[in-house]
Amino acid sequence: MNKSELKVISVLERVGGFASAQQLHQLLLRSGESIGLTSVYRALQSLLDDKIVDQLRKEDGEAIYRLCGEAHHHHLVCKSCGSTVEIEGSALEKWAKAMAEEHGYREVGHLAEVFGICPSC
Amino acid sequence: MNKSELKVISVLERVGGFASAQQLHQLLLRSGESIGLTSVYRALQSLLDDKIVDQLRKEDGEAIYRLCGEAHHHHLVCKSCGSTVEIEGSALEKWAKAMAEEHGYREVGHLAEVFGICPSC
DNA sequence: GCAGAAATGAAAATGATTTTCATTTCCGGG
DNA sequence: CCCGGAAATGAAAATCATTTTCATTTCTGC
Repeated sequence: MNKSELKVISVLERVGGFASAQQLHQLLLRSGESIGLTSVYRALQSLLDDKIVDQLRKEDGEAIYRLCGEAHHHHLVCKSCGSTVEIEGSALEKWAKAMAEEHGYREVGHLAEVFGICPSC
Repeated sequence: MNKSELKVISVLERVGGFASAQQLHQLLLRSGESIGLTSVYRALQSLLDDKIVDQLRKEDGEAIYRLCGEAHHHHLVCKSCGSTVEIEGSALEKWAKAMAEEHGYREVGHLAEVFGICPSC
């Protein structure tokens, strides 16, 4: 575990949900850390191999990451400024469970994020 | 519906499952059709807008497509064998829309996948 | 047959991600 | 401390799918 990985983990903790490599890099720079984009990618790849982060793809194919084992919740993410709001997901939980049961799936989990443009953008 | 779209539909029918834009282009060329890669992408984009094809992302972020005349839906993915089942998502759509509206978000989209282990695994 | 619209595709641009490579930092043994 | 090699770092170049640009060709309705 090297410096870059620690920095990436700490910013992921701060974010508390999904973020792309580029977003994480920006956030690190903005909070005063000195780190190259290359190192962010390398750290994410390594954390992925170690099963410390989860990777998903947005609809446009960009990869987004989050810490494994984050408390389960969902976000409403602004496509423009990146601000996030935690949202209530019990309806979603029920839906996911119902769909899985209907098809005989076991050990069910799910991932969901809602994207949009926030009122201030 | 133009020529390129017809060609792309016909090769998708032949394939009978998922294929990437690059693969579809190669297949069309190999089967004697004359078509540019640009047109394959354009046709796929247009078919996607018309909900005639369904787009997914491989783990490396490359887009793959297949014919699918159904409405917007989500997938139930087997964590073990990777097989996917399309699931009905109207409950999810409603949830996403409600959450976004509640917070004043515009131009809403969402991302959702349900994971589990399928009956045959 | 003809003008304007739509379609086409080659080449350039884009944007995320990866690779290369030279430099810097770390670390253990002398 | 000091030295040398190993690991880490990051800037710049390379990669690769996808999109855009733009000039050319094909349709269409009149």
